[in-house]
Amino acid sequence: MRAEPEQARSRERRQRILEAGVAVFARKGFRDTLVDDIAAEADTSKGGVYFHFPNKQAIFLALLEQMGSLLARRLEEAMARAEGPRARGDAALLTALRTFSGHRALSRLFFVEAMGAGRQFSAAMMEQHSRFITLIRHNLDEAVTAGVIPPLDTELAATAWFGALYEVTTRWLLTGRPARLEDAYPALRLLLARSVGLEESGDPGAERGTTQGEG
Amino acid sequence: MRAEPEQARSRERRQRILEAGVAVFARKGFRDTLVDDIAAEADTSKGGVYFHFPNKQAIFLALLEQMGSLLARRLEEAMARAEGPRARGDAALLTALRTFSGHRALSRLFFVEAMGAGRQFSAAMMEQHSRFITLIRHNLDEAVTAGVIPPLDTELAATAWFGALYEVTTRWLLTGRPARLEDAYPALRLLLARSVGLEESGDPGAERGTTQGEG
Amino acid sequence: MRAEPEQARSRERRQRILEAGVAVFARKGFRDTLVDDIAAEADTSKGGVYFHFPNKQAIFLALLEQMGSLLARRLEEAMARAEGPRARGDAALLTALRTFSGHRALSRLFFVEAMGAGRQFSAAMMEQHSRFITLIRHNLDEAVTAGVIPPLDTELAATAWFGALYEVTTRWLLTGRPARLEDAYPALRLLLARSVGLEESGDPGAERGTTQGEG
Amino acid sequence: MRAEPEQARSRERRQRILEAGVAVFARKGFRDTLVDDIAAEADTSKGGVYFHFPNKQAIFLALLEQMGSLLARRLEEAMARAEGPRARGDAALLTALRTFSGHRALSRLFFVEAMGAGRQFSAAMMEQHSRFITLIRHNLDEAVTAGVIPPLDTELAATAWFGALYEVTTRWLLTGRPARLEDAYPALRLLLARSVGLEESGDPGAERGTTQGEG
DNA sequence: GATGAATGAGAGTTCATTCAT
DNA sequence: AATGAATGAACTCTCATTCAT
Repeated sequence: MRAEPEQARSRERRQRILEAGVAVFARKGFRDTLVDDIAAEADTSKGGVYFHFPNKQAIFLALLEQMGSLLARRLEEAMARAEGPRARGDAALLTALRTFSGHRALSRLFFVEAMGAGRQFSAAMMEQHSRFITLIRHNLDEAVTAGVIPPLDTELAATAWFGALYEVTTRWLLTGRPARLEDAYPALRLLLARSVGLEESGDPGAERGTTQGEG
Repeated sequence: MRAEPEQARSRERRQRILEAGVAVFARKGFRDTLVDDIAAEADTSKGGVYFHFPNKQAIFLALLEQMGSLLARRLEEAMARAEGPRARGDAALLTALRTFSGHRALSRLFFVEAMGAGRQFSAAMMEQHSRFITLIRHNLDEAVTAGVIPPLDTELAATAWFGALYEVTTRWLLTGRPARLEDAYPALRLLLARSVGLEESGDPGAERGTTQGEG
Repeated sequence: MRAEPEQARSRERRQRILEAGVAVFARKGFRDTLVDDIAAEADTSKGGVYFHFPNKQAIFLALLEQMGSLLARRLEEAMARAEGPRARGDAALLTALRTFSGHRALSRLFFVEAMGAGRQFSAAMMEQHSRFITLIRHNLDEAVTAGVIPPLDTELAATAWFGALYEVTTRWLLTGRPARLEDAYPALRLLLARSVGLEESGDPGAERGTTQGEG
Repeated sequence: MRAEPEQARSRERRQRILEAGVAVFARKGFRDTLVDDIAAEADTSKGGVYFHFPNKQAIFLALLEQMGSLLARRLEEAMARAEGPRARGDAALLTALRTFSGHRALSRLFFVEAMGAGRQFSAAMMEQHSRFITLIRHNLDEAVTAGVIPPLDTELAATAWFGALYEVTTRWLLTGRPARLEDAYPALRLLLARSVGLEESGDPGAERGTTQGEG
């Protein structure tokens, strides 16, 4: 009997706690966030939180994973719609910027809080970084194979690209510049493209989110 | 009238505490480090630590500042020896990689622990980042003025460069790759140079630490 | 819906902590009392104490207030039963002596510990003193109005009366003399009465702990 | 050789520390006063303080004793100049009020800080109280013997008198009323006199500090 | 499922006292 | 005599986690 609705309610509550987690962690940081804060923000009690998560860390980790998955999903979608390594790269960059821009609090966890929240998170974060660095690398490898760009140390390049994106996003989060993160797209695109030996080409309108062949 | 030696002893002890701080913070992270740990590592007592520093945070901040100053000093020296924007850039990059490489523990604080150690440190860290981003930017501005590279958004480029360097260094710290951080120099140099529109030129051997303009 | 019992249990525990507070504060004094001592005496944990009170001081203050209220309540009752300023004064004095006598530990806080427990308590204590000085003063004012005693500086008289009572009680607490505080009643009554120009009269027997004027 | 001047300098320094003690203890209370505070106020160092006093408590105790002795000396002088128990009593009361009034900070220690500064001081304070209560009692005994006042429980009366004086002085210290403590003299004198059965008499001018026969 | 009272192992910080110089 | 660096025992308060109801 009504097992389904029960489960649904449970999932709902769990989600509410996660959302509360984003809000509070982004506001106070991991260490300064009390489980009570999360409980209050989620309109439940401390015990309620512990029913859904084994501990505070698990909430944070779930959030990191959530952000990672969200980004990965969007990137896949965007890249699937694009043709050719260059268009895929453009699409990915723009999608990433837009995703961070649209989830500022979650991004803050991902970029600012995660790293130093404790020894335990370094590993989890490096995994997330690796996930995207690998994605970038694969695309670069394809581009090399396709002859679009000259051969190069794609692991290093991917790492550097990710770092560039990371720092630009962190700056935006902490200093508010540029006002809209997406505004960094054209210059960043040019920078990254050139760095791997790609000559300029007409830019695929950032406004439409579409991309087109690399010419 | 032996006020001097007294002061010297005091400064010495202060320094010993700072060195202990690097070691312990790098090993355990900021939050997991007990003041007692630092005291033990410095062969003194908790009270001794508190005689020289008002609190744990102050030790960390002093270390951050120390790392920033060390790096700044080295960069200035290296850049002063080089001629032309390109050579200066090469010298700076190599010097940075070598400095991090030679102060792994201190770098760990700077790169890994600092950011998430608490809201209070974000500001201090952003200041350090800004310090070097500004340095990079000035050099890029000069390069543009000198006509060495085409005009571009130097603020964004500087941020991206710093980010690239940051991520590469963080990877090295956390994964141990590349084995020697300096090994990343040639590929990173090429990447960064290209990104701002600089064409290749013979690389000044990293081993000799010399560089020269491309004419 | 058994919110009530929950609350009852909570209130009960709170009360147990207060009672433990009286015992330990009286035994060790405010500063020398550890929150752990109170917790142990109340058969709970340090955290338990902090769940019910924000800090050690709050426990002490609650106790002071409790003592003040207890005394005020008893005085009101006793005075309501008496007729005429003189009888009310007698009743109040006797009630006060008996209350202190019957709550030795609590009185110790009130008389001995409170004042020097810290700058923060001086204010709270002066308020309690004022409370009773005002009570005395009102009664004296009434007595003057009723023509029972000649006009006089009732504020000073009330202060002096309170002081006399205070010192007598403190002596009893610290030296154990007189053996029963109530034994001081007849002499103290006579002293205070005369001090404001009241001629002796037969004593209304304190429940018949009786005494009578020497006249 | 110059042993004398050495000793003089030492005594001087000791005195400076005591004066610093009065100032700081009165300002912050015993527990909240740091030995460093006293050292700073006395323009010396922590070690300097410990050269002259074995510990913090000893400074406080010395101060208490100093106040007690000062008061005792003055009372003796004033009482020696007066003739008859009544005049002696008047002289003593006025002298006490004037002494407290003229040494407000020291009085604060004596009246406010001493009692609750810790279990250790209760004894010392009770001794000081006893000293004066005994003095009062002797005078009352003489007055009884001389037939000036009717027989009464002089121990209790002395205690009550002291308490009255204590509370009046404490009020003045903490609330600033009356503006000049000496202003309480006439009313207090009348009150105390009457309390032991003394009929009014012309008041000995408080202004001259002299007193005259009891009439 | 939910609640919130209870737990208790710390953690940072303070400061009287000591002592080498 | 004096200094001020060093010591280390205490102490208050915190908070993730548990658990009876």
